[in-house]
Amino acid sequence: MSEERSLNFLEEIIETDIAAGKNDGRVHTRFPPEPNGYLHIGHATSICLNFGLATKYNGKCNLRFDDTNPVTEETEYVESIKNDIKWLGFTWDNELYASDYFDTLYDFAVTLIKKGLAYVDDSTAEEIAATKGSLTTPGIDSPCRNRSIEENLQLFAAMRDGKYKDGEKTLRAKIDMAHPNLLFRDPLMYRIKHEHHHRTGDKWCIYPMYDFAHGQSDSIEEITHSICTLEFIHHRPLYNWFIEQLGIFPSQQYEFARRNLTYTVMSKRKLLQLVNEKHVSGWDDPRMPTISGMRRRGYTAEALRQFCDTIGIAKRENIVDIGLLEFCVREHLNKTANRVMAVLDPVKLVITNFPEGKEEIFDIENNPEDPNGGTRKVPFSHELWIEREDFMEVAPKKFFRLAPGNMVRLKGAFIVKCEGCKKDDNGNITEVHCAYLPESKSGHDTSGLTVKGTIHWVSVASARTAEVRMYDRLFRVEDPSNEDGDFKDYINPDSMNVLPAVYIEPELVNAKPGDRVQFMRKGYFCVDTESSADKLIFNRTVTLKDAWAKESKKV
RNA sequence: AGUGCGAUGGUGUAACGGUAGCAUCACAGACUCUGACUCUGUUUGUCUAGGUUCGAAUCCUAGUCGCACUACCA
Repeated sequence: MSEERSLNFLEEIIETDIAAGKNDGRVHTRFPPEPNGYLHIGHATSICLNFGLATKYNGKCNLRFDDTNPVTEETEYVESIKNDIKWLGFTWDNELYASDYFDTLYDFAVTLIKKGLAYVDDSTAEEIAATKGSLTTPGIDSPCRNRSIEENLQLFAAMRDGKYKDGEKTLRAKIDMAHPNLLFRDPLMYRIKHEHHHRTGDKWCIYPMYDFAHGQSDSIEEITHSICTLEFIHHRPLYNWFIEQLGIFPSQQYEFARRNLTYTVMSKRKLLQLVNEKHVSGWDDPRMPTISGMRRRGYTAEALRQFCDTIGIAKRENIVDIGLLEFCVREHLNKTANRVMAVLDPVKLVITNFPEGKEEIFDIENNPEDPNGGTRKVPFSHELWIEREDFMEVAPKKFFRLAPGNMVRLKGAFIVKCEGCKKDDNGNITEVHCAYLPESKSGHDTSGLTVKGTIHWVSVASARTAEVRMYDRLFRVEDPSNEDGDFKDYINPDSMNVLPAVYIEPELVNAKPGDRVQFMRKGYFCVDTESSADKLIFNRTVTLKDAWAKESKKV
């Protein structure tokens, strides 16, 4: 196998480990989401990494829900997460939950108490915070720190048995209140929460902290390479400490830098705010950077995977240009989406020399990028809708579209020559008039003419209508979290522009939710999940690159 | 301030002591029945200062800058 592409730092580590025979050459990863929100594009990186590494090295990848906090976690999120992973194209080897290990974790805690390495503390949350010390000053020992093992055992059992109220007691590891790593200053292992858990119900009223569950969960599953984001780097020595004191399987953690995207926010807290405060319609609003939002918008799983692969993985801070994601989306859709014609901002085009009442049907190619894409029937008649922007009464030199005296090709039909236009009393153009050249018929062109421009059109008589939602970036600044004030102040007021009645080809009436098409010269669009036969709704996935838009802005 | 991590074109990522490459973006041109796609070309980069070496993005030293960590969240 030739390595034309260089390895990322995780692949290098894994290949070194395999070569050294570590873990008998076994590779086992895991994707460990907390079910307290929907997955976003940042998670996609982690998913592609963990599942991708397992596949590449003939290993396994578990899906494990880190569900140690019953107050924020819900089954709805579990289902959405599983759905998104499957849609992205990955299959987990085992579906597991940290809550599966609550009994084992309890026993682990007892083991540490017996070793004199954990104690029950009566301190309040405020007292614990106050005695924590600071980055430069050591903390202060809790008065409960030197309770006897017997007393700790008894108190911990009483905690489990519901003898205490929330917050009344905690179980803490007995490490070092002066440790430079703040996480070692007697970290909390268990807290009391009289809460119903989405899986264990009311069995427990004490729940392990993430730090006392995550590392051991990896260990229990014999995960060989525990991949996580950079902010957990300080936790690694603590996980290793627990693993060592417990004498259990030594999973190794490796950290990478989370991916940030321009013109959006990624933290679950902020996304939840957007949802709760109705700035968007929900977690799957097409403007959201969630997997479900992007799916609804029309992004493909292939494009997302390609994007994750393209941006790679490293340990440095980053903010990826969203244009790169859009490129990956266009690249895939260009190959796969059928072309159709839709007129978003219509003006009537009258073909003066084409008989009224006559209809001619053209077979037009569905996708020039796909030789097996087939054709579709498109009716042509005396009156057509075209884009208002495709006609100019007074046009600049480089305008290749309709202007008096200019010729253009009507896509898949005839070349027409513009004769002028009609206006209403206010000077608004109401009709554009053209004559068609019968000998220029598409596929049978004997006119010998070549024209610079080709425009799209829809026959007035047979046009159908659809609602089209034109989406743009959710924020108007590159890094909303890094601006002064609230990030919501930077929401783009034009992030969604609804066109209630766009003219579309009759062929499109059969489009089903999830179908993706290219509206020729306008962009890629996806049939929305709310769409129905009575009311078709399209979401704009992404625009096409538009060289004319740039050109026309020049002087 | 303590600890840890990091610094390569506008953005993302390679180069593991030996020609700073790839993708995107931008720009120019070719092609085009989508001003799309495709193709060709061009501009732009090793945080700073020393040192080691025939040779340094890479190794060493010092500094600068950025990020993370002081939740009974994960």
